[in-house]
Amino acid sequence: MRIKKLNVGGEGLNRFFGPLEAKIMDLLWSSEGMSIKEVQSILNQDNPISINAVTTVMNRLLEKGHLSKVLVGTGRTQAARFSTVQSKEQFLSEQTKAVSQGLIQEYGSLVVSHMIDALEDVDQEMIERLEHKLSEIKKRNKQ
Amino acid sequence: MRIKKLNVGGEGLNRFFGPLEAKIMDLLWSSEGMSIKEVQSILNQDNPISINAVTTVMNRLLEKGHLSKVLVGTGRTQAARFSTVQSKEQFLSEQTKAVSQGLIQEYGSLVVSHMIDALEDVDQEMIERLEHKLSEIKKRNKQ
DNA sequence: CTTATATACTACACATTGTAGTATGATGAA
DNA sequence: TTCATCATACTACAATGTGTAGTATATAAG
Repeated sequence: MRIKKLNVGGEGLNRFFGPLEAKIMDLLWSSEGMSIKEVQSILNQDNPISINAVTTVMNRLLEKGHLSKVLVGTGRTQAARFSTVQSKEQFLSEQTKAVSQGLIQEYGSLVVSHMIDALEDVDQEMIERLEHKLSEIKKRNKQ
Repeated sequence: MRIKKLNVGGEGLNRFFGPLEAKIMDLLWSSEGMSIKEVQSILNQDNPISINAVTTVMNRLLEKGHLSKVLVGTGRTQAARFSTVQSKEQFLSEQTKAVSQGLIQEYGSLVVSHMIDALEDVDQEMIERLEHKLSEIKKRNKQ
């Protein structure tokens, strides 16, 4: 359930998935489970996409552990419901944690200084947590 | 000169390059320029590696703009010197900036909170810069 | 029993990276 | 002068990840 590669220039889920994978994950995160056909129907409204392309990519997401599947019925009435395994929030939290902690552990001050430059839009609660953390660190450093 | 994909689980330069690319970049960052043969000779001490493998990968790093080349002599006395285009510090700064700013802009508080959890080992100067930045932000928020 | 439908399996295209075979071009020895 | 040698380049192929599509399978409906 860990992404191996981060698309540095990507936007949103495209940081963590290929473009089709990202669209599919986003659809499934905004529903209670969908069949392959349902996913394809929705995607097809934007750009023509074959049912086979959707099937393959959804099965790959299943193999990688991002989706789960429950079979309902058989044969032509079969309508397997694919669902996400994690909430989008959990997923993003795990992935961003893996990336940001990796960078800070390895590049510490360098990454912090980049963070500082980007800190403008962080909310008040985060600022207070940062201050609290800083005072803890200062206290420890004085000892 | 921007890396497209970040290897999330990688260590050091392996975050930004393939394993052979990383070894080559690191060699060239610790020298004033080397020929293909010199690079191959050093790498070959650890693991057997063909001169052709090294040549191809060095030329790819050249195409991508990570290395530059100066021809010296011709024919069998030719010994093109490959050098890095940026210092290792510049490179790491650019790459980590691209990654951390991208994440903070998109996931703001979430990423900051992960970073707070990893903040232990940051040096005193960074802590003071962080505090200064925080007080600026608080001032602005009060207006 | 034939057909239509949902899904799976297989295959291929493209990009990235590691690897190696062959080609090129010039020098220096015969 | 010719040819072997050396540094390098060009080409090609394997493995992986992702997008796409053709064909196969299983079964319900008629």
